[in-house]
Amino acid sequence: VSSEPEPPWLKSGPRARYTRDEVIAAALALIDRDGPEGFTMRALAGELGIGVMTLYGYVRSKEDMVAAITDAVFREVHADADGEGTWEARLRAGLQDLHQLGRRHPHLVTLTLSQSHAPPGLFRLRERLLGGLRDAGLDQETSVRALGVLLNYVLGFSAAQANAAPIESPERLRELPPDAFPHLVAAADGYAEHLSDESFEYGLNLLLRGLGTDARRQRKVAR
Amino acid sequence: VSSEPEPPWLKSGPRARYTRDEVIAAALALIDRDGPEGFTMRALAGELGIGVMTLYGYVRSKEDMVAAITDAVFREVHADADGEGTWEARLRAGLQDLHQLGRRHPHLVTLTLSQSHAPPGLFRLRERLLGGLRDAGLDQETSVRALGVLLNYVLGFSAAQANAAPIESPERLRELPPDAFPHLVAAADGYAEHLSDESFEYGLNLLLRGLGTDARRQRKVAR
DNA sequence: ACCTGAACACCGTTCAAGT
DNA sequence: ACCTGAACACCGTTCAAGT
Repeated sequence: VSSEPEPPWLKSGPRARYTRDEVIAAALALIDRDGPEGFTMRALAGELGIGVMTLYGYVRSKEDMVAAITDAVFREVHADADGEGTWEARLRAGLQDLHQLGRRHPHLVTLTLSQSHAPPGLFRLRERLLGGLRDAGLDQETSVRALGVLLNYVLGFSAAQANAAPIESPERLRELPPDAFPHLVAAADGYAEHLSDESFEYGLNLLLRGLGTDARRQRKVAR
Repeated sequence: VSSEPEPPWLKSGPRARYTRDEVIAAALALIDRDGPEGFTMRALAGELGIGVMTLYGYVRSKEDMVAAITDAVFREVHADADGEGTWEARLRAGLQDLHQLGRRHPHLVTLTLSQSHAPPGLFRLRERLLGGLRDAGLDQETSVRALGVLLNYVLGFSAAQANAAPIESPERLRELPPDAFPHLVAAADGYAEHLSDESFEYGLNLLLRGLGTDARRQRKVAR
């Protein structure tokens, strides 16, 4: 209505503005670099060259930010390639992808496991896995259970790998009294293997093999 | 040498003194009741009726205290009963015990998974599990891998159960677009099952069954 | 010797002010 | 409109003082 001069801040020039995605990406980089204890609203603001409170224009709270980060990461999981391969190959591919994601962002897995809300970014993977299980011939209840088993196995193993102390294994095990801990002492040298990627694969194979057996059995009954 | 009068504070009467174990027990109770975010040095001191700084007479740091708590809890795991039962029954008993412990102290599992040093309290269980796997006939490398698989499965599943949002499942799943998420929408009603104790048992059965098969195979080769 | 308040260096976040 | 410093209510922990 009035032709008052516009307030001067409307043409305030190119401030350091970011998109929400850029802020989330910077936050993820900070977590990857400095870990959970280094991930601070103040540190992130410093990294971006903005005031701390500016972050609250992109995000309601720190908890909200962590949720956004985990969601963004899990959305990366390669969950397509629907038709090709056996159901077992498809399940394995999806779960290996999730595991690799955990290895690439180890600190994030830890944060995820202490969150109460499962990230929606995992829904695509969940759908795909559930589809694979149903295709295999498992009934719905068994499929849902198997889905929980598989996801929790992968996330649990990834979390354990993420937080494994670098040194840990041989020294402490060899100091144990050999008569009370004969097997651990004997296995001390190769004990770090229990958190290796090969161990992860071994467990995954056990699970998939067992699911295959159950699926065959259920198909026979249904026939 | 000298018979000076003793300083008065030597007979200062019954102050509120605790043993280290009592402090640890109180800390565990606080975590169980109020969760990780309620577990504060100040809160614990208040609960015990002592000054905050008095806690640092029992413990070097809060991290040290958390380590002591998890260690005390995991030491509870029923890891004896060596000889009796098949190797499979013994493995199952030990792992179910660990799972139950996680269910009883859900907040603690979360804290444990974000610790870098595996609690020494788990050594007894590790020894027992490793012994069971060797008895089954698995070679040492496979046994170590299987140990990692089993422990990480149990801890991972327990952590997931501990942090599962109370409501979560059916509503959010039913809101998904049915053409992109047909299986999840169809399974919405029973979806909470994926974190049930029955799912845990199912996964445990899959793993133990697979280990049994591998053990039989390795025994045959060794013969 | 054992306990502890004050103080310090951090947090996340509210609130009002700056442009 | 968008940004932000000051301030608040918390942390864990150091340090010196209390008995």
